[in-house]
Amino acid sequence: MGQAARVSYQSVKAKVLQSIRDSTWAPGTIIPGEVELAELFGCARATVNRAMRELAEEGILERKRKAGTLVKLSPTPRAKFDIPVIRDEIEQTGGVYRYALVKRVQSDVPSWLRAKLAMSEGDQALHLQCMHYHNNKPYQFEDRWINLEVVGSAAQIDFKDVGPNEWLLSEVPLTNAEITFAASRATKEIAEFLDSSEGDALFTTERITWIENRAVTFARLFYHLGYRLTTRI
Amino acid sequence: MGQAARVSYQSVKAKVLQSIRDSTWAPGTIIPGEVELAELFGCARATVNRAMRELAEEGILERKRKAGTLVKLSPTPRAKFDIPVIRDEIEQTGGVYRYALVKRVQSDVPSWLRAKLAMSEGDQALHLQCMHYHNNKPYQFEDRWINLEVVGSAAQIDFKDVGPNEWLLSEVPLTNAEITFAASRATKEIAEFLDSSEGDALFTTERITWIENRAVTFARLFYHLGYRLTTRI
DNA sequence: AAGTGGTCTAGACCACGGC
DNA sequence: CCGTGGTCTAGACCACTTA
Repeated sequence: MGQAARVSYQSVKAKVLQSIRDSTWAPGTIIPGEVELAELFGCARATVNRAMRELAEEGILERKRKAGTLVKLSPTPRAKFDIPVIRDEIEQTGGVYRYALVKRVQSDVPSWLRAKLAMSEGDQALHLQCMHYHNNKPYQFEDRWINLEVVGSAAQIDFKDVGPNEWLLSEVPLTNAEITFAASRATKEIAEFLDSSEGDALFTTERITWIENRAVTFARLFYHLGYRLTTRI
Repeated sequence: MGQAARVSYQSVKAKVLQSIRDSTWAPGTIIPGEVELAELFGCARATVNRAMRELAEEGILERKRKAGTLVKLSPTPRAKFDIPVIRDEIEQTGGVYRYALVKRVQSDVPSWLRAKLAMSEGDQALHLQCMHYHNNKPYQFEDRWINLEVVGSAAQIDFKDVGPNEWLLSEVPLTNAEITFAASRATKEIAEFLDSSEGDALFTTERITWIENRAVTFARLFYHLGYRLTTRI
């Protein structure tokens, strides 16, 4: 056939977005079904399907079987953040990364952590504190607990040269995680490590990592004063 | 045919993940091509393709034409946050939402904002300050500027009943945005609005919204003390 | 019960990018 | 050059949901 430049799912997405913008399909509208759209755009249903599936994933559309596809009333911005390994984050900007171990203590798991990680009384945990530097300026203070009942091999590592996050990544790949963003005031100790002042507002993240329903580690990361996390959507 | 329960892309994903977990395909490994995998799993190439495409999107794999598909060395956790309209965020948890306008002033755009939003000298802007309450407790203080050169109709709205974010969503749908997360210390004024103390560490987000390369609005959102943003990946 | 999205297949052509 | 992923098609069956 003449092969009139086959219709791509990208162009279908664009056309649908355009129709929403120019109010052909206002928010709340139920738009035509896939078969009809395929005919309208002159492409296969699979092509329409991929376009619509992605738009739904992006929070623009809402799809239900039988009911059809509708334009969301308040399209939910969906921010995506890549949470890179800190070494990569620094080296990708051309900076020099340096790591230092501050503290390393093995002990019974404290009760507050026992609850958080679903551990049992008497279970062993490894408590680490580390500093990460960017061009020799303080970048992040890391306060981490590792569940030795799950990754007992950590007890044999001194963590003097390699950070616990990097080590864990290679040891226990493909974990699930719960990430929390918050703000906290610098304690005197943390302020000293971060060349900051006691009481400064620090951007803070917490992360609990699981492998198949077993908690691997809990980390609190305190960023240097003025750190900002930015993304485009 | 016997229809031996067709192989789903979900199961292909699961099998690939399993092979990574048990080190059949260690990080850094180049895994077999799509045709070979399709044969291995007993399904069509399109099925393998969808599975692999999603795994790549999730940051587990890295794909390149000709080179093939490899298991990432440090799988990048990719956190996704839904940034809902604040009313929805509160009402979905069963809370009662209340909005109040604090300030509304139209003026020339200040120079710091002119640079940020790529506006011109003498352009008009609308400066709004608002409070959002959850069960009548302070939830968020909003400090927003609207570019009247782009959405001039905002000049006619009093924003006494409907918040600027909700109004903008209906007026200018499908915008792009740049979102920033940070921590900041409460000023005396903001602390009073949020029932907090001067100097408290507040979780803060900033957002610049664009429509086709024209800045629509800039907002700084200060959350009440103790607010945390959490997600699972 | 029936309509709509969800998915799978088999085959084809395309385009990027190592070699 | 040519292998690998990227995409499109036409057709089919399935499964969830609402009427």
